[in-house]
Parts: sequence; C-alpha cells; structure tokens
Amino acid sequence: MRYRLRIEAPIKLMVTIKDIARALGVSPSTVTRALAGSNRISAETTRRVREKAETMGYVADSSARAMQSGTSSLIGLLMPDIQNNFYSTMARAASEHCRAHGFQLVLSVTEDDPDLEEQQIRALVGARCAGALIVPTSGLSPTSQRLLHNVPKVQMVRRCHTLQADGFGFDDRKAIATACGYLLDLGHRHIGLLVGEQAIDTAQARKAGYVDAHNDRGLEPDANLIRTGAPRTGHGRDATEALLQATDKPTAIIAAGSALTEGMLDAVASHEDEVSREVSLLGFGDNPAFRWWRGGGLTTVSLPLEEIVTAACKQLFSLIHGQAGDTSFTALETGLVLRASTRPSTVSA
Amino acid sequence: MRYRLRIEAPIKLMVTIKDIARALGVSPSTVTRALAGSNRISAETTRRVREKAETMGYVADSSARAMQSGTSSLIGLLMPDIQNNFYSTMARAASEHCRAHGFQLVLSVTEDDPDLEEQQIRALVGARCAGALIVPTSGLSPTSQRLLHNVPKVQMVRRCHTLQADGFGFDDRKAIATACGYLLDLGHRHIGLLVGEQAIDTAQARKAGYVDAHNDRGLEPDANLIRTGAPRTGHGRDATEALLQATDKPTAIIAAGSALTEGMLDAVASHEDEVSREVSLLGFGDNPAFRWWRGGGLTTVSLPLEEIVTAACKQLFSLIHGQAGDTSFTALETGLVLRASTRPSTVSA
DNA sequence: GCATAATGCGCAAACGTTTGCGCGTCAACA
DNA sequence: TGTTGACGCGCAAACGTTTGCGCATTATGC
Repeated sequence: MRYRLRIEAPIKLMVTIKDIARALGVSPSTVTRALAGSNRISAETTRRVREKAETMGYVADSSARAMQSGTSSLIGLLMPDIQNNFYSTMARAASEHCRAHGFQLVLSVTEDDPDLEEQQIRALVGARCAGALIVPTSGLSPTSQRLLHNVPKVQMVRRCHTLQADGFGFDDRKAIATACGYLLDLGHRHIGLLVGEQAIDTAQARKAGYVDAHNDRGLEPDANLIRTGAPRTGHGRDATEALLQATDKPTAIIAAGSALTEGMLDAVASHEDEVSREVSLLGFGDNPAFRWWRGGGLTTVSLPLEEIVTAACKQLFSLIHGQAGDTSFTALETGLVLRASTRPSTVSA
Repeated sequence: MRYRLRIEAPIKLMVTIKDIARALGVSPSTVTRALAGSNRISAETTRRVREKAETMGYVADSSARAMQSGTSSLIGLLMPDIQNNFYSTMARAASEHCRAHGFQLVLSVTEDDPDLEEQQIRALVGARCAGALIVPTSGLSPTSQRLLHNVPKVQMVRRCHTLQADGFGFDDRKAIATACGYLLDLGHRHIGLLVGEQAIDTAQARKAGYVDAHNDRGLEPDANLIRTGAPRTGHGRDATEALLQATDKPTAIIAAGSALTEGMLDAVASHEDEVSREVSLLGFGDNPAFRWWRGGGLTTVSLPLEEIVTAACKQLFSLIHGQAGDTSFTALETGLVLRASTRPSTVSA
C-alpha cells in the first residue's frame, strides 16, 4: 500500500508585517504606517511597532513592495564589460551613487552583443527596475528600445541616437584630435592609429579626430596607418605588431581605446629592441597601471569617467522622481596626461 | 472655490497576464500554464497564448513571481571593491555564470566596512535574493550573519569561520611561502613584506607564509621588514618608500596583496635611480598590467580567481536547488609566474 | 452644550502571479 | 449503457505590502 506524500505546512522563514500585527494585537495597516512613520499613528504605537519589528528581525519584502508600487529599488547597469579598468571604474562610481540613494545595482554585462543585451534588458524590465544606466552596444536592437520605452534611463559614454534618453560622455573626436595634434606638434609625421570598428560611432568619431588633427595642420593622414578592428586587446596587440614591422614604420602610435591600449603595450613590451623603444606611445584612459609604463609612464587621454557617472546618476534619479528628460548629450572634458612615452620625433622632417 | 484633485486612473504601463487572458477570452490560469508549458493545456491554446504574449509585448513581473514563490532570481555579489582588477575579474566570472543560469547579479560593494556590508545584506534579504556570493569583511557582524541565516550562500577568497557557509579560495600561507622561498633561494636575505592588517585572517596567513619560508631554511625573518597596514595602494606606496630609504635596505620586496602591489609599483616607478632598479619585486595577482612592468614584466603570485568563482557558483546553485551544504573550505592552487623583476641577489652572502 | 475637526486605528481591496481543486466534455472500456 | 479516466480549462485563494475610506473617540471652536 502506498501513501500520498503529505505536504507539510512550509516552515515560516520570514517574519512579515502580519506577524508583527498579530504579536501586538493591531492591524497590518497600523504596522505599515508605524514603520513608514505616518503621523496618523500615535507615538506610543509607533514605538511599540518599531521595537517589535526590531526584535522579531523584520525585513520588508521588497518584492511585495515593488508589486504594490509598480516599481522596485533596482537600477540596471548595462555595460559591455566589467573586468576592464574603464568599466570597473564606472561601476564603482555607479555603485556608490546608487547606495547613497537607496537603490541596488543590478550588474548586466552585455559583452557588446545586442542579443545578450536584449536578454538582460528583458530581465531588468521584468524586475520592474526603477531605472537603467546604459552603455549601449552599437546595435541596440529595436526590441530592446521598445522594452526600455517607459523605464527611466540614461546612456553613458556611447550614444545611441534612436534611443530616447539623455546621454553623458565625452567628445571622442576632440579628445583624439588633441592627442594626435600633440604628436604632430612634436614633429611626428607617421602616426599609427588603433581604433574600433566603423559600426561603433565613438570609434568613427575618434578616427575623425585623427583626421582633423592632420587637416588642421595642412597634412594628409596616411590611411595605411589607421588600423580598425574589434576594440579589444587582441586587435591592439596584432595591429601594433603589424605597424612595428611595416616598411614605413610609424614614429608614434595612438591607441584610441582602453583595451586597445593594453594590447598595444603588450605588443611593445614584448619587443626589447631599440626600435620599439623609440616609437612614441599614446594611450587611452586612466588605468593606474599606465603610470608604471617603462621609465616615466604612458602619455594618455584622460577621461572624466567618474564625472560622467555622477552626472548620469543625478539625471537618472531626477527622471525617476518624475522629472521630464530630453534627449540631449552632454560631453564632459577630457584631458591629456603627458608622461615619458611621447617624445619629439627623431626623424628629420 | 477649490476642487479636490481628481486622481485619474493610472495609465497602463505593463501588459499583464490578465490582459492576455482578456484578449483571448480565457482565464489567467490558462495563460500562466500555457506560458509555463503545462501539459494540461492544449497545443493550440498554448500556441495562441504565446503568440498573443509576444505581440502584446508581455514581460513577466518577477516581483509578483518572487512574492508567490518566496524567492527571486537575484544573486548578491558582496565584495569590498569593484574597481580593482582582482575583484572585477571575479565579478566578470560571476556575471557569466549567473546569466548562464538565469540569475541576475546584484552588485554590493562593501568597501570593507561591516556597517555598509550589513546595510547591503539587509537589502539583499529584503529582496528575497536566491543566494549570495560573499567576500566577507573581516568583521562580518553578527546581525549580518543572522540576516543571512537561511539564504543560500558561499564565501570566496576570505573566510569567516563563524559564518555557516562553504568557502572557496586559495592557500594564502602557502602562496606567500612559495614566493618568499623562491626569493630566498635566489640568495635574497633581506626581503621586505607588504601585507594587510592583523585583523584580516588572510593577511595573517600571508605573513605566516613569509615566516614559514624563512624557518624552513633555518633563517630568522627580520620583523623590521614586515610592514602591515591597510591593504590598499596607499600603504603599499608608503611602506615601499620607507623600505627603500631604510638603512638596511631590502634586496627584494614582496607585495602580499593586489592593491599593495600597485602601491609598490607606484613607489618604485617614481624612483629612477640605480638603487631602485636593483631591488627584486614580487607582486600579487594577475593584473594584465604586470606584464608590462619595466623590461620583462613583474614576477607575481598568480591566483585561481576564475576557478574560485566557478566553484563557488556551482556550489551556490546546488544549494539553491536544495542540496545541503557543509562548512568546508576548498583551497585552489596558486602559482608563481616568473618574470624579469626578480633576479638573484647581488649582495654577497 | 453643540457642531466641527483632529486623532488613532481597522477593513478590505489592490498589485501580478501561481496553483490546488473542481467541473464539464469526450473517448475508451466493459 | 454505464463506469472510468484523461483532457482542457476556470475559480479562487495565496504570497506581503500599501492605501483609500470609514468608524469611533477625543479635543477644539463657538
């Protein structure tokens, strides 16, 4: 003979408002209001409720609260990567601001893949997140954009023009133009450029900056020296290797991307010959490690990442609190940190 | 005359199961079951429901689902920092595993502050998170531990003995013993050690490893060369400076911590003199930047961070699925990556 | 002393989902 | 033809919280 499995009453894991109410002989609404600090509840009752909640170890269920209010205290942070110093710097800043404002950060790594991005966005929307900080992939899908339609959002660094959201970043074009101009003014005439693929608009802007710097000085950039590819260390390394072994070797190289810079340094570091020591190097971003580069550090484009995140969070919080947003893009100032890796060209002009 | 503000019916933002049910003339339960793929619903109805859900842009509310089931699809990742390569490497790995298993990662940065940690844990418990991956602060509060009492959890890297949870990390003591032994075998007899504060047990273990290496060779470690402090770049920099200017300067320095290593390199990089070039340097962790250190890279203790996170996630997922856990700690193998920053001692023995 | 307001609290509905149970229909079997 | 089972679906409760409204009691204004 067989018995059906008796389903036991599930053991009570969490203490709820009802438990507190029962323990105190009041109604759940009184408990809610007391905890929320409503002035319609007497000071004495409020005190008793709070004390009981404390001793019983009550922790409000944010799922229930979210369902009731229609929105959670979650903020999505969508980024292509998290390991790279560029993005982990942004993540740290975002984490601080969110915590300070009582939000929790959901980390969604997109790996620059629109499909993965869409999947993550779907999850965030499902969680009824309060808002989203987005570094969009180049191909942010229409579905993703529809999903995000009525969630407060801000885009950072990159800019998706079809996405209805304010953005904060920097002027990629000007940043590279300044960097390249600096090298040109040092007398360099063969400057290699490592840059991301055409599809990414920031990559395009950086390339344009490189061209600008040349044109402004009446020079013609050499298309052969511009190496586009996936904005990852691999391309940085390979393209640098190729440039170093080309027949008309550049006297300077600009890495127009943070991972590209790492790749460039990898490649150059593996060459101990005179030749590789002579080429000027100019990197991208504020990786602390750039300070250690050989004797005297790596000259780099410095980026206002913390400022971008701060501005983005501020804007996001005001959107969440009901403020209307526009679709403006604010470019914050970049800088050029001069270190020993860039020197005047030794090639006679 | 004044009018009371009319509360309008709130505009419908999200499409719910009820909406689909209404649109199809079926009951909400049918929709749920069709979407879940219950075999009690006809193939035809299932198809119609799914199609309608698709066209209406339905996204399930995970808050409601969480309330119903008592647990969410959120996993907390508690770490002291996120910017440092050490932790961002772990975060990336955790992010991948969570996504692959349908969980979302909530990033909680504790800044090594038990109060902040408790606050974050309270939020995670409030969200009824499915589980937590924890790099505990040294002073994980009793309240924090109570809060975590019945949430599936795994600790990583560090180990809190009073916390009822399995752990995955590496053998700090052996790692530093191996590193220090290597330097001793190269003939170094004055080896500086940069290490975290006493309170942190991993710091203590690393210090013990340093002593072990000496004792194993019948040598007495010089307490003067051991510099404890906050495990951050600041201490690394200052302590290295101090060591370099001490009367009996060490011939080698070990940084027993990832941020300490950065500080050490900062300090040494700022000295361009012969003397600082002569001292052997041994770092901690696998920051890619260590490869570029001066000519030939920095010798470092390599850490199985990805493996730790992989094992931790695997264990966590099985805990979530109801498996019982013990309180064991699994130490994964560290390595020693030999590069050019460590050379035989030039001081005659 | 009466009308009015303020205070303190409870009732019940609502948020969106899941799920045990029950009801009706139809086919298969004896 | 009556019994049994499978099938397809709906009803209603439940998860924990919030909130509009209503009721009673007490304080305030004339």
